[in-house]
Amino acid sequence: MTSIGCVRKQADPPRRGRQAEAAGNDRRLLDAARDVFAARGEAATVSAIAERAGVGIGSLYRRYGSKEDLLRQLCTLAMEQTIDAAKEGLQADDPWTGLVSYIRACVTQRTGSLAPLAGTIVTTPQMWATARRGRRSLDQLVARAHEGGRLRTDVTPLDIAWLIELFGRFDPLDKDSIVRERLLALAIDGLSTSSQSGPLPGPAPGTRHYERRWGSK
Amino acid sequence: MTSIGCVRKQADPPRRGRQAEAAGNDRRLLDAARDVFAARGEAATVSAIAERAGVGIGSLYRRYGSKEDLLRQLCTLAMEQTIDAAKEGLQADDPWTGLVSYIRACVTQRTGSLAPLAGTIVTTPQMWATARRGRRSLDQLVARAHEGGRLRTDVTPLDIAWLIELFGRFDPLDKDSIVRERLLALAIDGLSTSSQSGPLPGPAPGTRHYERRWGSK
DNA sequence: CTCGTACCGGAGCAATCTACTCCGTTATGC
DNA sequence: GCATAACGGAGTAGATTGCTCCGGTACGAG
Repeated sequence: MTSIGCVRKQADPPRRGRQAEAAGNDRRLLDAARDVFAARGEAATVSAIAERAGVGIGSLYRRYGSKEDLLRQLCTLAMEQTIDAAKEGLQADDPWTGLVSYIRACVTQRTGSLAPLAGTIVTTPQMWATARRGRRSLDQLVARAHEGGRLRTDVTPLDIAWLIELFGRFDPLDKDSIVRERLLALAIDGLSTSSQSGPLPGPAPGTRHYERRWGSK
Repeated sequence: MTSIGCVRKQADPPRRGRQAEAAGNDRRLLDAARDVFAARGEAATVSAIAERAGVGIGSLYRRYGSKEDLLRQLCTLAMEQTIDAAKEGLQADDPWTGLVSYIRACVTQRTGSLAPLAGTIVTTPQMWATARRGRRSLDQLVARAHEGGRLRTDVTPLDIAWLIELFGRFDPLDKDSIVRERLLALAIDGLSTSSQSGPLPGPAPGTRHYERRWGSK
């Protein structure tokens, strides 16, 4: 089975022997870490991560100085993946298709699954900058989709971000969950103008709603 | 502020003095427990529950023999609320309206928020029976909605159940989150035939998908 | 007013769990 | 065959947690 939500695209130069094992371990470690953090939240333990990766605890600590270190790395990676997905989406001919492929990519990679934990780590200025970049590309993507006319006018970038985060929490250890795919298809159809049965409730949430979770502590 | 997702409808006979305090404590305890369990999952602690309820740990243990006991009680209550909501939905004139009000009620009360923890407790036969009753009334509700014609034909009761569970995981400590309302409105619009842009992916999930989480251990 | 009592809060404890260190082992590359 | 780099995981100190137990507090009957 291919790793659906694999954290790194590819090990750049394929090496041999012990070094290959090391590179492989590194990737499996990140994959496993994201799975376990997403599934167990605060209750995630390093031993569970190592076990899921099929790696000794020692190998984990040779790469990451601490549990928090690992989580920080994971968050950064997730944000970068988000940005990549947005870039790809912006290159699509059709704005709506671009937005949908962005959402699909983020959900598949479970980019949002770490958000609930983000408040528990110290955030570096670099991470803030990356987060801002991510928000900006999402804004573009949504603006373009609005111009295209197929996206409900009352949907904001924040709605999209939360949607992705919501699906990130879905059944994290059951990768090939068909249920997630079905619900996602439902939600995406709901984003389209054709389904609009009434305006979305409430005032659109402010930026504060989004940044709160990456801030403080 | 009124407790939106309050666990019990009402204290039946309003008493006075110490007994009133006891009854109030009991309700606040259940509310707090659900909030904390939903928000922290496995990492929920009894002290956090007691603190959120504004109650001493002693008072908690006078009512429930153990943490697991409390959780079991909570699950049962949630299932009963689900059944109540279904009954109400079935009484609505319009099948679609009935289904929507069921979904709204379940999401508001966060009926599904405990599902991820359900696998960690021993399930009594009574709980199984209640769960079955709940599934049956949901089946009815969905069948009626299908006949009504406004619900997408490819949506199954299980899709609805998972949808509710998904939204139960949403931002559990931020009760009046407007974001949740917006996404829910989106998802509900997606359930309607008018939005159907294509069939839902994959084979419809079997019952096994649903019962798995309430089973074993 | 006074006393019995029912309920309260939370300090403290034993047991468990967890992040992390350290070292003996393995096998690769020269 | 040797130096070395990566490995796995037992062990440890410390933090955490579920739960017990008891001294206090205020209600309400007499």
